[in-house]
Amino acid sequence: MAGASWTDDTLAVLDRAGFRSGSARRAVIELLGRQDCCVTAQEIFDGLREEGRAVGIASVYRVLDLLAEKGLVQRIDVGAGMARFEPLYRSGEHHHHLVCDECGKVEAFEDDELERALHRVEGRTGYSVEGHDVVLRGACGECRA
Amino acid sequence: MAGASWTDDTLAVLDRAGFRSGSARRAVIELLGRQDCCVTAQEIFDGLREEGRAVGIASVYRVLDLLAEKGLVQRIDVGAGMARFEPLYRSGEHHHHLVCDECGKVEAFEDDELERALHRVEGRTGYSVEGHDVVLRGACGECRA
DNA sequence: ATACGTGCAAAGTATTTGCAAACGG
DNA sequence: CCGTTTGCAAATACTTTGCACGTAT
Repeated sequence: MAGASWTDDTLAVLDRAGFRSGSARRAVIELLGRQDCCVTAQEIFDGLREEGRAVGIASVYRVLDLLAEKGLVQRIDVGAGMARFEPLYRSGEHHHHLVCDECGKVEAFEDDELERALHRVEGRTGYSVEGHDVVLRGACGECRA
Repeated sequence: MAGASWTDDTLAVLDRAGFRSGSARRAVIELLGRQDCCVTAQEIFDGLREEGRAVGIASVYRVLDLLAEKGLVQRIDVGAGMARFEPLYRSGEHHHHLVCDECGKVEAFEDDELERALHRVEGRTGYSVEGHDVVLRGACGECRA
């Protein structure tokens, strides 16, 4: 599974960069590697606690901060007042997000044509663009009713 | 100018919806109507203070909240830990944002092809999509050097 | 042994809310 | 007048930081 390779890759990158391996960091990275979509710091904290691998919330934030700085996770803001994070795959594959304004649900979607359009725009900006986020907001199938 | 019409339109919409016209709300709406791009609540607060039309920060947030709920402003998150707001024009014209990770500068850009790609994706989501945000992140011309 | 990693509690931000006074219709 | 709007200060929510202790190398 892709998650396992991201986990291993991430641990290897940090090891090579001279970081020691502590239990909190390892637990957060392993949990992140099992996610299909973005999660909040609180969800990681709660998830680890349920597994009996409790770590301090400060460590969760510290690990996320480190991973974001190394380009290993992407910080995503869907406008709910709290940041979300997800693994960033080196293969370049990635998705965008669909947020339900009513129930707060967040889902992922992919679209090659959208990626191409984004890529074309990025070339004309005068910026050295490192990444992009797209968020579609609306009412999900259930909340429309 | 487009700003003036947004201001008038906004005041008229609220009036029709039965809201009374107080000085704080009017000041915030007038300042927003003069913006070219997104601003933070703090920038609105400071801007009004400089003009000698000081309003409480709580009122700024209350007005922004009301306008966002009525679909008159768009809340934008460029990932700096604070929300940004800009007028939402009924004509449908709108732009997206380019953020410099180094200096924090935020600029606007438009692209019809991107809009078309977004529109096409929106049709396939199963959501009733009400809006979208696109944020490109990178280093601006000056910070690249 | 030594420096890095971790947890707790305290501090910091951005934003929201309670409440009494000011104000518009 | 009466109910909305406003400003202040207190409360909240999320995130960051300081510091003492634990742990990997």
